[in-house]
Amino acid sequence: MAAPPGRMPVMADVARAAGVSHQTVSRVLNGHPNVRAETQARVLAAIDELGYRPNSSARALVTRRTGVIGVVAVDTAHYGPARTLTGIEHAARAAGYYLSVVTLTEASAGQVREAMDHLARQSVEGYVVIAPQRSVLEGMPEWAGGSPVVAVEGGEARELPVVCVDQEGGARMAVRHLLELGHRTVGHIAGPRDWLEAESRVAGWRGALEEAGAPVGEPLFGDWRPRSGYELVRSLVERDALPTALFVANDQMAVGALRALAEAGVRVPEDVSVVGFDDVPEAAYYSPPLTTVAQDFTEVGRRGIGILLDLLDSGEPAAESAAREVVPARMVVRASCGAPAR
Amino acid sequence: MAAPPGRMPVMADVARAAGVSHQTVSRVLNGHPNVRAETQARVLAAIDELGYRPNSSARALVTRRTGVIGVVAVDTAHYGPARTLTGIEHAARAAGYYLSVVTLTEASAGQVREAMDHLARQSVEGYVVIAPQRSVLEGMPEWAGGSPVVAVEGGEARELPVVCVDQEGGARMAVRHLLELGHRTVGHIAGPRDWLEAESRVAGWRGALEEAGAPVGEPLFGDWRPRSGYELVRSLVERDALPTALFVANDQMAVGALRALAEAGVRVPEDVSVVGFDDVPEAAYYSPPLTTVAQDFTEVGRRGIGILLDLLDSGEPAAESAAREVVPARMVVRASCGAPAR
DNA sequence: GGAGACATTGTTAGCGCTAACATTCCCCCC
DNA sequence: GGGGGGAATGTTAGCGCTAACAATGTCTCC
Repeated sequence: MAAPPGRMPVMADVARAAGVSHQTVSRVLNGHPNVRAETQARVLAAIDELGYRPNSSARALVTRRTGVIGVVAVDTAHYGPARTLTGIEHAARAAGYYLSVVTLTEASAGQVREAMDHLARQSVEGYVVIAPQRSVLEGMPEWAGGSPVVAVEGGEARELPVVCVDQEGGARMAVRHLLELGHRTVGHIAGPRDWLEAESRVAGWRGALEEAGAPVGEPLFGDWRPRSGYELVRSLVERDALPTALFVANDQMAVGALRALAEAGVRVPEDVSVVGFDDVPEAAYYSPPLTTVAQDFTEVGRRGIGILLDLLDSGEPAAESAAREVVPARMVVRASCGAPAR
Repeated sequence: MAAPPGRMPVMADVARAAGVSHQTVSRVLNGHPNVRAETQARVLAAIDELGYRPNSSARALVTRRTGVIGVVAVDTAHYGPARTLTGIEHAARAAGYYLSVVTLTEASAGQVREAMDHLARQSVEGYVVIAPQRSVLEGMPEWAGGSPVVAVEGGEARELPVVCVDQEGGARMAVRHLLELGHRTVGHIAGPRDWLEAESRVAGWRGALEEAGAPVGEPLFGDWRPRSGYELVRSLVERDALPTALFVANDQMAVGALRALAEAGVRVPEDVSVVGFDDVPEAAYYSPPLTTVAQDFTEVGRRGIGILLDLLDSGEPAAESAAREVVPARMVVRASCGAPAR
């Protein structure tokens, strides 16, 4: 009746302790109807007493469901992906799923493929890929081997269900805000070329300018890091090509931009207005506090899991449905923008 | 010989295709010696042709090893934990392990316990806990149910193997740096009271001051967020209690502090010197660029997995060994510090 | 040429669980 | 009072894999 010698208790031990068959224990564990309340209580007491834990491998073997979702995350050291991961994790856990995470140092197709391979060996039931690069999304459905895949922050990939923030809308809001303040046009420090988010932000910037009949210059492409924002703005200053307003594709590059402007003796917002993107927690405390576009990363993660679970439940073989959910962006106005000098 | 109808191929299908027994297939898969090269080639060809993948649940059921490591992470949205997670993930994957991650919104004992429970249901082989709070570490070994646990960034927990950055040493370096510049003493904006890292940084700060015979004031306790740095420094300014040098326990609060100083018309570094902690990527581009203490989070993650794998290999039942590894911190000098005004 | 050693392969028996079917028991109603 | 029906439980047969042992074949050396 006590704990068995040495080894962990198994279902049969519980059954013996409770004086029932192992199948009845299984029924209690899985919440089947047609178990007498008194029997159930006895089984639960035995489980508790022995400290029994069901063996997940044995269950997975027979049910053919591991309850594990694979997550491929590009660079969780950045604010956005890290928050998205948190959203995904909470939603998955709330639904009773486990999360197996692979992080990539570099968003190459090869690394993504290898990551998905790794996850496949663990028999994940589906994938969530935080993969904001075009090149990464292309081979995706094929690598998943028929399991459902949801891309998160993946722009408008056609073959895949996708959840993303309305990057283009957010960029439009930012640029409109600057135009409304009276700026003749707005320069753009963009993210890297291959990134879908960067592309959408460029499109929003361009769209808002064209809509207003404002001149559209060439965007400058950075790499998301503060250093590139710094260097690109420095080059603008040196070429004497600084516009009165700058839309920078993320807050990190915006910090670099602010720094370059400060070093050049350019005042923000008196001489140049700056808008960022992301609304990192520090943004309110930069010098000056940064006007930016906030994204609800947690919501993005939650919806990604929502779509994936729907796909798993419906037994949809792959990306047939191609759901696409767009989470709105939100403008956060702070002190880094003003009317242009006369 | 072709793929079996409908279902995924299993080992027996491969065996049939290759004209061997399923056991020989198993031997090839597990790299056993004593398989003829020609046989191995035939098996591999069959595996490839059928697109066979071993079933991880079946293997785990018989080997009693899932190959999964559970990670409990507190707030991966912060820079440090996110980077540490990346380090852990890479090290684990390189060793052939899978990572199951749970993130907590709040570092309460209850949440940690629940997280470890969740992971236990998945039969993880061991745990890595990124848990920098004292309260969280106390019940840990018990919750792990005999599986090995390694605490990462967990200060000097006694009952647990631990990997951490030399917080105290880092803090000492920061304070010494300021004293060497000629400051009579150094004020401290600390992290939350319950956090071990915060405690160690306070200890380092206090130690360096006492060593130099400098007066030791009361540290002010923030919550790691920019806002608290801002408000605490504002309160110092209002009480006219601003020292000539400030050691702020993390870069985020330091940004808030810089902002408060700027608003009060206090120049950095001319009037007040500031040192942060973490060396976030933006630190070099703050106004002014922030002198800070860098931590090698990736290395911390790697060593955490290293210890855990040793524990798993040695079959050590629990935290008997109580290894403790300390990763040195590194001072990064930028423009936010200078000699005090006469 | 035969004994022994060793390399190579096959056979069998579970790992701990759930699904499917079988059995028992009890109650109700004609 | 017997038969039908459903609730409650038990029995059996795998899920796909590896470990242990058994059975070959092959080589060496005296």
